[in-house]
Amino acid sequence: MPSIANIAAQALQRRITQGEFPAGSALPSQRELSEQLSISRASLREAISTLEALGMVRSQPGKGVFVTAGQRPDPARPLRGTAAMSPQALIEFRAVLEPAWAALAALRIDDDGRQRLEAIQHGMEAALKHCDLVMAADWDLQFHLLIAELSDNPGLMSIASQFSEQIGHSLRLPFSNPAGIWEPADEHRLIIDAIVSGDASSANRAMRSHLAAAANRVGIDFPPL
Amino acid sequence: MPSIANIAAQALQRRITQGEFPAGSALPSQRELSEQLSISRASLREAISTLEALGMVRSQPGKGVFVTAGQRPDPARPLRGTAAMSPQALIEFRAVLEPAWAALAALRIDDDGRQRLEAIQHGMEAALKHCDLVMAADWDLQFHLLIAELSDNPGLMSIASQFSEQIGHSLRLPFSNPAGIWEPADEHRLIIDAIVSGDASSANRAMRSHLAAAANRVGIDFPPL
DNA sequence: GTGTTCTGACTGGTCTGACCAGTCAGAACA
DNA sequence: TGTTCTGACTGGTCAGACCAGTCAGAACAC
Repeated sequence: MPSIANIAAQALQRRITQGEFPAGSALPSQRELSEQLSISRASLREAISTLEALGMVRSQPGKGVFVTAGQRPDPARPLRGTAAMSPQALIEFRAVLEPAWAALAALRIDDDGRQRLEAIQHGMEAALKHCDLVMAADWDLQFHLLIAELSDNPGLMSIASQFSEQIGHSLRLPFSNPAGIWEPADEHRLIIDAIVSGDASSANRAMRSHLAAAANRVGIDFPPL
Repeated sequence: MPSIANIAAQALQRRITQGEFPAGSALPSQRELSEQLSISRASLREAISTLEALGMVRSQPGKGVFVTAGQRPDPARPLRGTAAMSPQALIEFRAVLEPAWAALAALRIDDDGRQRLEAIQHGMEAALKHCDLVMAADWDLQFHLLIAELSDNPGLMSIASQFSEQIGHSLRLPFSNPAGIWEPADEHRLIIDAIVSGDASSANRAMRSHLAAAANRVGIDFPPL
């Protein structure tokens, strides 16, 4: 059973990370917070000691308790700077994350995951046979997001869903050579084969090759990482 | 002027890291410690809250306050406040992102960036000289966040600030071997040298080595990516 | 002599109320 | 108009009381 001070610390931490108290702002006074939370000021002070040790707040005698934690972006507003992400920055961003998603997915693949990858690949191929590029792009995005999901890492998964819109946009960039509309699906097949066989380094390389080829198709330099 | 509670926390922290209280042992009772330190039990409890948040001790009602520094954290159990990410998942997450930050920072380093890296390193070294592990952990986090900033990629930068809380937590995990408190700063030096000289692949490797060593220090397996 | 139950003295946790020291907006004053 | 003072805030510290958990050893039953 966690202590009252720990429960209070977690409650305040949630409120801070959910944006109720942006970085730089002062928390309500200790006396006010202890009333709000129906706990004593001594217990509240223990909670604040915890938050201070975690680097989330800083107390200043006579002034207040100020939030120092990094600001969580406003959900209604695009991420700071991401609205301004150039295609170059986005491909660079993907080059950092997606090979790692693929490698982790390969390490953790199970039968259910294999089936889902195959189903998406079949969907994408069917859409291409019908020359339905919009539907193919949807399957394309599902493919990348599924790989993030199969990485089974909460932080990486949350980034994937957070940036799914931008990734989706980058998948829709016009091809420099429209004749190559099957290339992405062919490259996906190689990625799936590596993931399904559990080969992390092959999955990493296949994803990097795919992203490099995608960058080349839209005339963007691929980052030398 | 640090508070009495912070001074007490630092005094106890020093005694723990210097081996006076080995992992698993109980500290003297709160009533006894408050007498020894000539402070109230309320102030002592605030100090203990700080140590608990840093993962150095664990209180158990009716039994005592036990030293956990140097013990291997349970990788399946989440850090306090980061319910979604286990220490294992977090180090994996960082293993994906931070080498890339370092590599991009190396490609884009300028004189201002070089100065800021040096200033943070000096700050961290000064804190270690004073045995101030809380302050050193703050500088440690600033180091990692600055590298993300110097990567100059909006998506990666937003991830850094978004996960700064979790990264900060992982920097505060107790060391399996408390004697090695200078190792992170030494490893940071190698990373800075690689970034400052503009060598992307050296910066990538130096950061990976640092993260592997950090994982090893807290008894967590480093992901084979 | 052995097993069970109880109890007192510890432990940590929480609270109340009092008071100290720092801060600052606005009143009072020159 | 500029300076000083003050009251009402803020956080920091303390003492003391009491609650709930733990457990070694005493008391008791067989």
